[in-house]
Amino acid sequence: MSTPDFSPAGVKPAPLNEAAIALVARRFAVLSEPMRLRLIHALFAGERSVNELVDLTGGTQTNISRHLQTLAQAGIVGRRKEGLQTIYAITDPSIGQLCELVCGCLKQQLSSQVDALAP
Amino acid sequence: MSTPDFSPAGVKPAPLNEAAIALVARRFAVLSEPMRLRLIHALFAGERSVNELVDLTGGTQTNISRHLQTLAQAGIVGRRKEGLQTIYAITDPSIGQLCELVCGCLKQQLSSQVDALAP
DNA sequence: ACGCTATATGCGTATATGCGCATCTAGTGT
DNA sequence: ACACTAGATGCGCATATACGCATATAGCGT
Repeated sequence: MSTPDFSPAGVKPAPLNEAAIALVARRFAVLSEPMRLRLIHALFAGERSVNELVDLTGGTQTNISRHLQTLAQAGIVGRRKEGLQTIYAITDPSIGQLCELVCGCLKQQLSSQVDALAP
Repeated sequence: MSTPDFSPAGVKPAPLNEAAIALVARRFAVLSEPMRLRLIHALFAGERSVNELVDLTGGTQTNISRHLQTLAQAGIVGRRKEGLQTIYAITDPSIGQLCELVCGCLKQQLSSQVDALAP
């Protein structure tokens, strides 16, 4: 019984080395900030400049810019200079599925908690 | 242009309120620790006692116990007392899909980086 | 009751990271 | 050249959290 495999029903993922774990953890960490999720959400409606994102999310320019750096480094968004502006856009299409998946299972967990409270 | 919707191709998720954002962020945060990912990975092979998980992951008892608390509070794992031992098991089946999804897109990103280095 | 084992937890420390202020850089128009 | 705007970044602060040590709790056997 040495190093068991991921997935509940024989889906055969990678053999779980340290590097892979670190990468996955990092990816989740990038998605674990509310402001970054707001940015991702805003960008799903289409590409946006930094200033537009500042307005849409209500954050400060500094903060938004830094979060966008983080998202870009993670390969989740891409940037394009256009004159004075920097336009950001989602580049990783799987992000949508990720959020869907999480939202779905959260909804399910919450509703079963509701059921537990009102049986 | 007020509060755009998630998902790139009309998948209609929740309207993105603050509470939802916080919950999703929290879920990702729970998954952003390498040791917790190792625990999840180990648990996919079947339920395990704390001591077994300590052996499998190489962590300390204190640390493993605390991470298991975190995972349990997040509803990702469940626990069952069996005599002296506490047996933990995955309860959220979507976790597997999540990790698959992340691994998949990371693999893709990495391979395109490889292509960029060796065109 | 006593000791042993398995887990959980209070406390302190080290590190990471989000945030804002001020400032820097770069492109644009006068 | 100068001023203006959009964005990025150095620095410092505040907070969160992972980790370990020691200890508490709880079930089991003698």
